[in-house]
Amino acid sequence: MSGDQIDCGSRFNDSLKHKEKYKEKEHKHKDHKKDKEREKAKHGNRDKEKEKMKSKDGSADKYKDKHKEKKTKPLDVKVKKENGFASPPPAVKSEPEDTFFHSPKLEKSLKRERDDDNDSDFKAKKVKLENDKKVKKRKPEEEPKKTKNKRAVTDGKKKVKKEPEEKWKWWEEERYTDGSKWKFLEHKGPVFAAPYEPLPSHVKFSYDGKHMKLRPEAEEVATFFAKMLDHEYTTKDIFRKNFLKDWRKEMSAEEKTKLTDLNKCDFVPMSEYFKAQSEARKAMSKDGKLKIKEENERLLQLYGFCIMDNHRERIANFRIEPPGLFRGRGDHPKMGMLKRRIRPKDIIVNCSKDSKHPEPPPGTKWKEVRHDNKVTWLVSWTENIQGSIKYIMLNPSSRIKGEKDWQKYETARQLKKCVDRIRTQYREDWKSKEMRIRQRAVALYFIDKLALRAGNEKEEGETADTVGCCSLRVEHIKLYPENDGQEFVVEFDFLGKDSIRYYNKVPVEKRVFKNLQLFMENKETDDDLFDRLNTSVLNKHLQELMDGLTAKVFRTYNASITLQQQLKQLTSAEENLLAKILSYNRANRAVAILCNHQRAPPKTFEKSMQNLQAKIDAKRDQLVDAKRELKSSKADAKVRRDEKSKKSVETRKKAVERTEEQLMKLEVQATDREENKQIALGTSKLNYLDPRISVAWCKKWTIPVEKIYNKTQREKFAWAIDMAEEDFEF
DNA sequence: GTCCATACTTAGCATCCCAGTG
DNA sequence: CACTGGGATGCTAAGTATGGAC
Repeated sequence: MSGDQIDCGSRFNDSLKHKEKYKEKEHKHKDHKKDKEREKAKHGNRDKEKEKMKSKDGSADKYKDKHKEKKTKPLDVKVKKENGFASPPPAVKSEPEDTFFHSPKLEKSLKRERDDDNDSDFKAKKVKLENDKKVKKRKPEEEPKKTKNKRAVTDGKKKVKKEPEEKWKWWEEERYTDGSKWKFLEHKGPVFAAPYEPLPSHVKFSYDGKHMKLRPEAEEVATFFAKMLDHEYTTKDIFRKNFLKDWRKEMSAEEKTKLTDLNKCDFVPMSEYFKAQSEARKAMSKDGKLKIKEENERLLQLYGFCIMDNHRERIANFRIEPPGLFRGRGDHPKMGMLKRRIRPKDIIVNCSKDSKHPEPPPGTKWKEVRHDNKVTWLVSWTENIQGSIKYIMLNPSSRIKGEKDWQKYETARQLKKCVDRIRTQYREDWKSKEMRIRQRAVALYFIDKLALRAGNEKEEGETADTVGCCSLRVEHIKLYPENDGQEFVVEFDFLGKDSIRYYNKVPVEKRVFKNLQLFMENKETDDDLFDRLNTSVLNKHLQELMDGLTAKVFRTYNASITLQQQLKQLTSAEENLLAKILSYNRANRAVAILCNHQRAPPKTFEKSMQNLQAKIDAKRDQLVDAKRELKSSKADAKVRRDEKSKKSVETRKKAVERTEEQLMKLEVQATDREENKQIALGTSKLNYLDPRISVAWCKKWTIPVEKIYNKTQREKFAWAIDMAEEDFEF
């Protein structure tokens, strides 16, 4: 069962190819809410009858059996045969369940034991949530410092120098259990975007062939457009329309009357000017570059850190987003709109009362200063495109993010313990008398098996038309009673998060198939597939099945368990370091495929692949030469039988070995890169894979963790690197 | 249940930067 | 030593989830 997610279909290879075509397809659906209502009314009585019919068709096929024959298609295709590293692709053969699902004393390896949770950290969270009143103190020695801000600050500053050597192991300390996120918080506030600098007078803008001097407000917005001139989207109707509308808002009455047609605007001189500027920046002297670097470092030291509970912690995004033109992902109805400049009076500052409050720039005021220690953000503002709130928060290496991340994986491990029960349950629910329960059960099956996202409803016309599981519409799936020799095949084709296409053909169990047919009956293509379901209903149900369980936990769980399983299967002891790392990447890749983490093939892909191939060819030739030389040396040595020729044999043998190794290295590199062409590994590595699995794997095979995690990643996963031992089991 | 606000995680792409190469 | 490919980092959009008002 552990590997079933791997199997999910033939999604990848054709997926991106169709991206463009797919975009053209119109999603004309509208009025979903109404549709949902309508559906309900329509099917109200029918459900019960249906149930009778359906309840006969079931067979008692075991979930487990179902998944025995699975293997990864996408990787199959891509594995290179010529090089010596065609270790089998991550074909998933079924393993005895036991290997995975009973976990022998998993927790024992954790060094620290937070008093309150011997069992798991998941429970720790529970405690936190339930006993809101019982304030647990963090480490006692911290307490006094927290209260006096002066001291906290000085302490913090001392830490600046100290901390690099002795890293704070927050994971060895207790956590808050009272729902507060911190006791003391001090920071310097955000860094605002540089003010607009009007263009030099020689850079002309013209309208309808005539020069025209814009006042700075309008000119600034024009420069935003000019800077994007090379992008395809400046040619899109919606983009242009939105842009012009917002641009005109910044114009004087006079400008407004004149400038009515975007097609008559000439942004080219502006665009050229900015290109020249960026060239100039690139060509700058070393000194100049160093100056800039130093200034950046100064800003980072000043604004890039805060003091939270006695520790100096890195802030993730201390710079306020500069104004510009909004470009959403995919077919976004708001593309081209003006993203306003954020001013101090838009800013809410959050810090502790007893801290030194950040100062707004001279002559300005913050919108508000509050002291809310139930949240983790330092600064917030409301963005003008969607009206959503943006935050400045801490870096992933910080305690506050790290604890949460750790807890996320503990929840996923919790799911591991009861996933069998939950699977049995939803399979049972496929037969339910109630439509809403059947829908819930089928949706959950998709979320589990295919690692789909939950699929919250979205406001129509505000964002690109994308969906997740609960928001799938009839038009997003096709049912094939029989397809390519397989029975009950479901074809998924929809745009998910970031308008990334999800395309997959999956055989499902008969009952699921029949249910889908039922759900689709008498519906229009733009009706919701699961009209009786939404994410909050689903999550409420999940919450009852397991504490802390939500739809996304399945993604985390399935991703991590897949990595662990794949690593076990793909890593072979005899292989060298490089090959092991390739195996790791392949395991990682299996997860990325499961989670549909795609990327556009790098622009330079073909070229760089060619270069690499050329290198490989050259190395092959070199190897041939080296071997020939070795041979002749050997022959020579046989005849001469003296020390000198023996030595020469040795040297040449070494040369051959060295060359062989270099060749292998190149070939591995080529394989890895080819397989990675349109797959992004970073997202799963950073967000879905319990780092302790990777750390344990590194320890087991004595692979330096640096080969797997770069510096930033090591900082983020410091807790895992510190605590996971070789025998860690997810 | 629905709607809305809020907070926080997850996501891909653009740009930066630096190590390795010729 | 200059160049450059590609990984690291920055950026910010787009998700998930929850809780409270009605």
